[in-house]
Amino acid sequence: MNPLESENDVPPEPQERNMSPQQTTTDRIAGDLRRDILAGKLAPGAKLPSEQELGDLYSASRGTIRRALELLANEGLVVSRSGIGHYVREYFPLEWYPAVFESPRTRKDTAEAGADGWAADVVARGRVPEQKVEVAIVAPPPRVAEFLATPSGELVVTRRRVRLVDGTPYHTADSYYPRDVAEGTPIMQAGDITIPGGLMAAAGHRQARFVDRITPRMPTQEEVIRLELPRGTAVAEHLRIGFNEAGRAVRVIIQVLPGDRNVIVYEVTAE
Amino acid sequence: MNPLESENDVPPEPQERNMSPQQTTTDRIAGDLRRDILAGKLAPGAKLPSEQELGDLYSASRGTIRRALELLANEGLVVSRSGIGHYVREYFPLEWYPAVFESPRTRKDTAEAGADGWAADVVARGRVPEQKVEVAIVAPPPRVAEFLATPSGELVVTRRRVRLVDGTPYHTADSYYPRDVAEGTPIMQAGDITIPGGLMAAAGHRQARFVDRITPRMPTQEEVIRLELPRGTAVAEHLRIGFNEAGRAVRVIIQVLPGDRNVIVYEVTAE
DNA sequence: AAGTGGTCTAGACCACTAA
DNA sequence: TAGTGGTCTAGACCACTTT
Repeated sequence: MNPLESENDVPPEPQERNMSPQQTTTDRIAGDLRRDILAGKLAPGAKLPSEQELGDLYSASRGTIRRALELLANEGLVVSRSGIGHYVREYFPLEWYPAVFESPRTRKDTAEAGADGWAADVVARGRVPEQKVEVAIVAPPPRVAEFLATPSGELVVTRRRVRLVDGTPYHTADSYYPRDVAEGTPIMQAGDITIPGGLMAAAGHRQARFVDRITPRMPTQEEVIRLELPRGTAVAEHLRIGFNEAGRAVRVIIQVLPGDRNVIVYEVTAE
Repeated sequence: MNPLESENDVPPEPQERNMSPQQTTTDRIAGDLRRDILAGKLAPGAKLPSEQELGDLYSASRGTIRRALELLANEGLVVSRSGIGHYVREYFPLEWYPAVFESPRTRKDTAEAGADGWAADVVARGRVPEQKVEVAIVAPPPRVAEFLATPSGELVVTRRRVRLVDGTPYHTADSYYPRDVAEGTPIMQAGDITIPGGLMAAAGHRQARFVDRITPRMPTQEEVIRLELPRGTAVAEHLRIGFNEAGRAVRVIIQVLPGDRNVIVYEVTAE
């Protein structure tokens, strides 16, 4: 049985109300495939009919078929492999606890064992974590300058990290420090370093409070490359402003988490 | 001066390494426009050249121009208005404090004033909040059933909400309650109701703890309609599992927040 | 009436993969 | 070598908005 039977074999009636614009051929094809994917009739990883076959099925030109498939790709439902075919997309999200990893309590358990909270958690799941770190002194992005209250023209220290699980990039984490906070401390060290208690403590600042700002958006082209993102992958931008006990913003971290690989988890206990 | 001068006037050299696939005409056009948008040369709200003009500029066919513009639309950088033109997309995000709105402390301040935390916050910003609520008894979505530990076949009570600011939808919030928790309580009331202390308290359950799971993704077609989303709008799915003092999961809330209208903010104080 | 975007077709050439 | 997706062109018709 063909899983692609259209539920509307009749050509769509021209609608007098153009409020809901009449369904196009592209919409109908995408709609049929979408329905079958969401219903599980086309399971994750399954191969879709070729463009040729879909064209015959719907008596549509190749351009139309490709537009329908592109629609689904942008919805994150389909990936295409050049020269091979189109496939139902699979998701492998990993949980990530941004409020927990930095708490002093968890630090005690994991950091002394020679790994940060994230890496320890990945290991606990039987996966292999890896980090690529670059350190540089740069002009801060405008938002960072604002949150750190950087005087205009002044530079900041940045640690740019890509974190990988089993060899595939899972997220980026770029930290920004005022120069007076970072210089002469282990923060300036390149490479994947682990300091018991964390980098902030090593720099003589206790991070007493932080504010997280999370927003979903489409990735920039740079992020698409850095994280090897397929079409239709939304990311969460997770911006953390860390304050020391004097109430000064001493660090901004911007993490970019692709939705196909990450779930952000917060646990909150009522007062 | 034309803001659209290509930075690579020379036709791209055919690259021998196909690792980084050679830049296509579409990429070049999209790249030029993207650069000007991100640099602010094309400001938010600005009108782009028409497809006709771009075609002449780049000596490309209309299909190619449209593909470039579609690329940018899917990145959330451009919106097109039929019969009018293409425009640089504008963003108007509103801050949203999921950990604060439900805390007993804020409840005291705002709920007694006749509004929930979200609505009160919107009013404080001089905007007009509005809620559309439907109540129904339904079969729970699989994930909800899992978190609520609903016996298979059993139904749950759902409150489906759309929250609007100044008339435009800002997010959806669908709550799910086990029937024994909801029935005979104000939870079953349709419409925009406000109970001092919150609905959970009115049902005799103190929400002692909750777990938030946030993940970015592309919206479903239903969400595109419900929230009136333009192309290229990512959403954050914010799932909250609420536990009572006995440790039982008594509510699941699924909120869908479009990234062009929302920033999720958490404030965390170190122990 | 002119301009603009929305949709569709038919045909072409390319690069890559698999039999 | 045949099949598959990736890119591009040229032309057509439509609906809508503005002049």
